[in-house]
Amino acid sequence: MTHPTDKQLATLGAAFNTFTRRYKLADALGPDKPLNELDKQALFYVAEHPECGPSDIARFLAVPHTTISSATDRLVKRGLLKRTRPEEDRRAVALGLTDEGRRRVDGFLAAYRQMHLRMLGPLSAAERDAFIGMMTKIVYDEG
Amino acid sequence: MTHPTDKQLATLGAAFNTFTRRYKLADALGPDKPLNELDKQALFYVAEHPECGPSDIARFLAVPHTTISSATDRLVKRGLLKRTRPEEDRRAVALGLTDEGRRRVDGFLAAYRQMHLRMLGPLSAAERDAFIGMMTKIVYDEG
DNA sequence: AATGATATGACGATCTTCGTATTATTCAAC
DNA sequence: GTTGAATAATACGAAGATCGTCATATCATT
Repeated sequence: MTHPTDKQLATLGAAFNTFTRRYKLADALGPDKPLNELDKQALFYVAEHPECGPSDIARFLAVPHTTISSATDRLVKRGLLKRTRPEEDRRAVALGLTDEGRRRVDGFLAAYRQMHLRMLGPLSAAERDAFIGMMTKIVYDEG
Repeated sequence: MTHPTDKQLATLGAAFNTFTRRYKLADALGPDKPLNELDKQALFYVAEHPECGPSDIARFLAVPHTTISSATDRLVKRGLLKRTRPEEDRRAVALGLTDEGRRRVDGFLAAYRQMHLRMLGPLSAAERDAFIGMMTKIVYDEG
């Protein structure tokens, strides 16, 4: 397989640079006060892994568990998460979304959807399929 | 123009989700202690805009100028940036990289290059061109 | 000169991260 | 079944980051 050229790499780098600045979720819309990045990530993880524990989040996000402890604490205090002690292991904590938490996650998802729509806007229908296919290939490649 | 399907949006969302977690620059390699995200961005901005002032950075990164003041202060203290008072406007400050700062930026650039190489790895030569083209189209689209 | 605008920094309140130490519970081995 | 190591989570505090208010120096205009 031939290697990418320096020019290709440079172009890609410049594009990503602008990309990450441009397509970033502007939180702080709506009445709720914004969540910091870690808290948002943690909230999403719980949404996708109900009944998970703090250590699962810490492992997944690769941050110290004490940091996640603080994060879940904030989320519980803000009424977005709830803790329960599962009977089968009373050391653990099972996290779950509250109704408010669910509402918040749904809001984020809608915002992401909008962002992705805007992103695909400049591409033709054929290009969209190709783009999504390549992103998938890049992300789920082993290596 | 037809709209993207829900399925397309969902696939793209899932891919980006993993993408941002996977392709993130692991700082803290090498002997130097890691820079936080803002400081890194500021350092890069100065690298690309020599003689710029703190307010330019603040405007570009869309953060309060006092935050940038703290950031440049840290960078100067660490010996990565230097301040000079331009004669033509003695209120202002002109920022520039020190040799150490240049070294640091070059290190980051090399790391980014590696990351982009890895990213393009799973794509064929034709796909690479197409991918970079679409990224460019997405990023530099007016809208 | 006087006024207003501009560039920056000082200071402090508040929040975040994360290392150390603590508590509660489970599990393994004897 | 008791003891001891391992595991899940949190309390606490130090260090650092963000950002608002205020102060200072320097233009630019009249």
